[in-house]
Amino acid sequence: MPPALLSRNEVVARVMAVVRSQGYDGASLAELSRATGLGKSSLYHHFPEGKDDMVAAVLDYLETMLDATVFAPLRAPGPPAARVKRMNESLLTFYREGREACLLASLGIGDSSRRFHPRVKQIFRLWMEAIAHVVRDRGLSRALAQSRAEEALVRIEGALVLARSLDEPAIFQRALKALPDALLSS
Amino acid sequence: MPPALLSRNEVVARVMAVVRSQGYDGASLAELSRATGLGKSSLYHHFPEGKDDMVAAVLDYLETMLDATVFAPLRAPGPPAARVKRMNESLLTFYREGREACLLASLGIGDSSRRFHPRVKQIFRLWMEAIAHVVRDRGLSRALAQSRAEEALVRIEGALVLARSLDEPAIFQRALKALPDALLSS
DNA sequence: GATACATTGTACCGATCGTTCCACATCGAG
DNA sequence: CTCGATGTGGAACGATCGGTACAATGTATC
Repeated sequence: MPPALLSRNEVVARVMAVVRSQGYDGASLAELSRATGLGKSSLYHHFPEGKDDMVAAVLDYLETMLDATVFAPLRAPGPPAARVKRMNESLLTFYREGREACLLASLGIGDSSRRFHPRVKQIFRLWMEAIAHVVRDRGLSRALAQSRAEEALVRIEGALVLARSLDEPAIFQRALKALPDALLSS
Repeated sequence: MPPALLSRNEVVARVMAVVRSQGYDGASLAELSRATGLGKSSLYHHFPEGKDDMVAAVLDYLETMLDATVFAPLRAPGPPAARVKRMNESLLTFYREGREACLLASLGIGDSSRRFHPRVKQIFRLWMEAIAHVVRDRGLSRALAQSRAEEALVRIEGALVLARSLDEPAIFQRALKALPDALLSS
């Protein structure tokens, strides 16, 4: 292999960018080829089972990435407020201050959703558990931690939808800002 | 015109069902034809400009429907809590207790989103204004009403995403249940 | 019954879809 | 230098895409 222009992760990242803005059906191979700089045959060389293979790789990549930048900070030791703050910073850049859609939400649409639903569900679960963890560390009950984590994810996903629909990224930023208190207040 | 099997509204409603579950790209003419029982030529007879025409009709239909079942009750006279309750009942049936996706969110994905974005934005605005109205009637400031309306929509949309992703419609139901207090508490 | 018009079925268009195939280029190992 | 493994480009596949043309149906009015 010659020093490839793009590492596998970079390729996957570009596929992810297309899928999350276009959805599964809208992400044509022509577009994926253009976005990655790889010809269609090259794409099929790296992802032998085609589009589904690419999206599966994207979900793996997303989970790894979220784990490193969001879940891990939430579980790390330290004051809960600071940990939530670190999640917020990661989310702010990942969602481009509220201008970018959520891949998990984009994959929830169309027939493809049935195929990827288990992975999507799993990632949301992990996320929710990580949030609940930091709430528990704050000294709150397991049940309260669970319901607050659920509400936090609801706010994050909803804020993304609304911010993009109304052309007001500030909606997402406000939602993040409100998170620490909503999660950790007594 | 013979007594059509389906009225125009019924046709539009079936198109809406397909679009909101499949997205714009996933809603093929073949599928729309199957769902409505109309042949392609019939669809093009009723919607001369094709798919875009159909989706435009769907958005008109949605706005009219939301206005009748959600916005109007919110603006009607009566105790604010009862008005919010009526919105909740409408939403519960419209989103099939949290099992159905939001059309406005589905249309926010893909290249088509750019075309329909103004209408989507407008409908969200109307919705937000209607909610803000009932909060104002409760005696709260304009600014607070605005921010609470925004948060309510965030919760509704986010709860739909999460409920469907986690196979837990109860998430949506809980979000609705929390709305009256979140909106109207002092 | 003849005419006008709304509606539909059939067949077809070029374009694009995801996918496959194969020849070739590039490489490290022997 | 040869050889097989790895990667790429390009052409082509059948299927389906959104959209059109047109003839045939039905229905309503006269």
